[in-house]
Amino acid sequence: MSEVAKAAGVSVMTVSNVVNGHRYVSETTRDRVLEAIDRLGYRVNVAARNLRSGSTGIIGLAVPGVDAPYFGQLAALLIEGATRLGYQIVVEQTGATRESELGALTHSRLRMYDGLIISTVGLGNEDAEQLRSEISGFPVVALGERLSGAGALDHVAMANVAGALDATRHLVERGCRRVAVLGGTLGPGVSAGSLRTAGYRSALAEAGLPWREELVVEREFTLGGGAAGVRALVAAGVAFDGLVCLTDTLALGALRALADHGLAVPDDVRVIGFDDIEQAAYAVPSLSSVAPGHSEMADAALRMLTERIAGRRPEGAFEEFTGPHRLVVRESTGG
Amino acid sequence: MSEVAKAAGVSVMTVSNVVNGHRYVSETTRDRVLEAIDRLGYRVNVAARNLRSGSTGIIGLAVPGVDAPYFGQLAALLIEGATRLGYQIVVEQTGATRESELGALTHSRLRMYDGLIISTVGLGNEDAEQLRSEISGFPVVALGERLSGAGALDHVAMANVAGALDATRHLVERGCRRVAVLGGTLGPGVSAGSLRTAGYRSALAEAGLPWREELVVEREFTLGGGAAGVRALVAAGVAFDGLVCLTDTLALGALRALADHGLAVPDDVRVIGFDDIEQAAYAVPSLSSVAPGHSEMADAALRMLTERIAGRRPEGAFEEFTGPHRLVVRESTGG
DNA sequence: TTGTATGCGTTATCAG
DNA sequence: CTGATAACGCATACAA
Repeated sequence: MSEVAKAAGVSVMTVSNVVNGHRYVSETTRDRVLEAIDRLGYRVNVAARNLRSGSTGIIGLAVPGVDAPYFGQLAALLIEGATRLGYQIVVEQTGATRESELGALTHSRLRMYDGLIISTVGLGNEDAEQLRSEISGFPVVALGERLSGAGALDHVAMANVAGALDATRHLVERGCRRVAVLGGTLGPGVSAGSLRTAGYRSALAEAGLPWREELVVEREFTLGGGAAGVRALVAAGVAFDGLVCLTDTLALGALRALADHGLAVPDDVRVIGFDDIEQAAYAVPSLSSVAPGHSEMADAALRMLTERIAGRRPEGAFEEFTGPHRLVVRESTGG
Repeated sequence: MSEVAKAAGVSVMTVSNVVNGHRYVSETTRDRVLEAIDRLGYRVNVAARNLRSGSTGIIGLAVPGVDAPYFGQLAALLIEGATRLGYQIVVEQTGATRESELGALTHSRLRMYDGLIISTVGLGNEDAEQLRSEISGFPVVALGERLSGAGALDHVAMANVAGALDATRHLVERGCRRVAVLGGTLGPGVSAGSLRTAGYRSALAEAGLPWREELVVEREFTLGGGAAGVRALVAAGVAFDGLVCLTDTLALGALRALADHGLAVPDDVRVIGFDDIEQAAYAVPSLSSVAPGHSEMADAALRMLTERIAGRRPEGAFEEFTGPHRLVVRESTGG
């Protein structure tokens, strides 16, 4: 910068003013400086600017992995939105382990992100105390269910209970009487799995159908998990005519395994997923799903985070947002 | 840091030495400093360190979008590898336009990444001149085909021609005589599409089958593109008994449309994709594909980039790597 | 409208 | 083994 200043016959301060588009720079000076900048190929040194300003313009995004379609699509929305807001996004993959999620949290401050959006799977509200101390004033938005904010974080959620309830109710309305839940959980705790399982359970109760443990298949939210879940159900000789899959990925795996077992969808078994990832519409049969308002969630997360970064939100007050959900009916539940 | 130094009764330099694990610090001093660091909750300021060191530890990754499974899975591998190497990755989404790809290139130096991995779609070798000036010494690795390096970039490629040739040959061996290519291109130029089309063409020639323009369906590499391509083929009354899809995403869209038209896979039409994304194995029918050695490509790209960042490669000499490919046969081509 | 002085937090250098 | 000093490149406050 000093070289530019010398070349243009001005002070470094004037160069700085030109670079940052400040007022009070005469046309002629500006032109002279710009010409020099151009000629010398000068670029601002972001590290120095960061040091000076105390901010980096970088938001961290911690997710299990961008290879999972759900997170890939979410990350795409967040990156796009962040770019529009003048931020960049560093993606950290946690692999869904509690340790690395905590690591990301710590890391986020070490690395000097301006803020962090974290979608936890391993880390839950039981870790709230540790989180609070780990974060202490640092802008963090929790995305998803495991961290429900617990009054210490801004939180973007989706309509897990209502969505799963709608999905299950939809199957029941189509005549299913033995509806299994793939990815469901019997355990306690707050997670996407347990909340959606609760929604499933409510729908059964509402319809006067019994809750049967044998219809709850606990699996990881992966293609392999979905396929294995169906195989297990069949192997155990459990009869079912409906399948609520807690994610679309799980559902796509299930469709595959159902085909392997010669079970027709939707004739023998009606299947519905959750997330409405793009692939759902192109599956064979196309997959009914619950669309959780991805873009609204991404927008909300970015808004909350940038407001907090800007200090526009009071330290103690935390916001909660739940995406609007919508049932999307396709072939897998009979169109 | 100065506060820590004061608290520990040493100089900032000693604190720095402790933080960076330098030798020549006595046990007792180290312990005292660490204790103070802990007590005061001190964290190194990365911006200052960056300013001092002239590097940021950040690698830019420019891809069309991480919502496309192929790029999502690639990004996941790169992020994981980069993390292992002590780098972080900022993801820039270009949306596959030439302008934003150029923008990413410019941006990469403005933002002070240590290097950039770029997978271009719009930008091609015809832009080589502009690229050269844009980059000029900055560490960049081109991933994919459009930028073949042109002797000015390190380049990680995949076996496009050989892979497509193997895929097409496989269909022919299974008895297909009218093999269409979905996503193929008639135009000139170097791109994944044109290279794979060339491979397809070679295989036809090798088998003594005629090259027919009507069997070349030019489409975007999306689910929608795949479905639309098949619809167009059927609508035009073009007979085909084999379908080489230039990406798996295209193939999954095609499978969907084939089902819509009542065409059985593999009985009426055999289908093969390219990329071997995870979903291929779980499609109904499961999708044969060409696995292009994703992880080897990711490793190679990171190795090349980090070596160049470290200045371990001569300025003028550029490296070329082609991933090992492998045909993966599944149901869609008859198992 | 432009320039001067100063400090952001680190670390390399070199003296002690 | 430890410490004083300078410098990385920029932008704020203030003076001219």
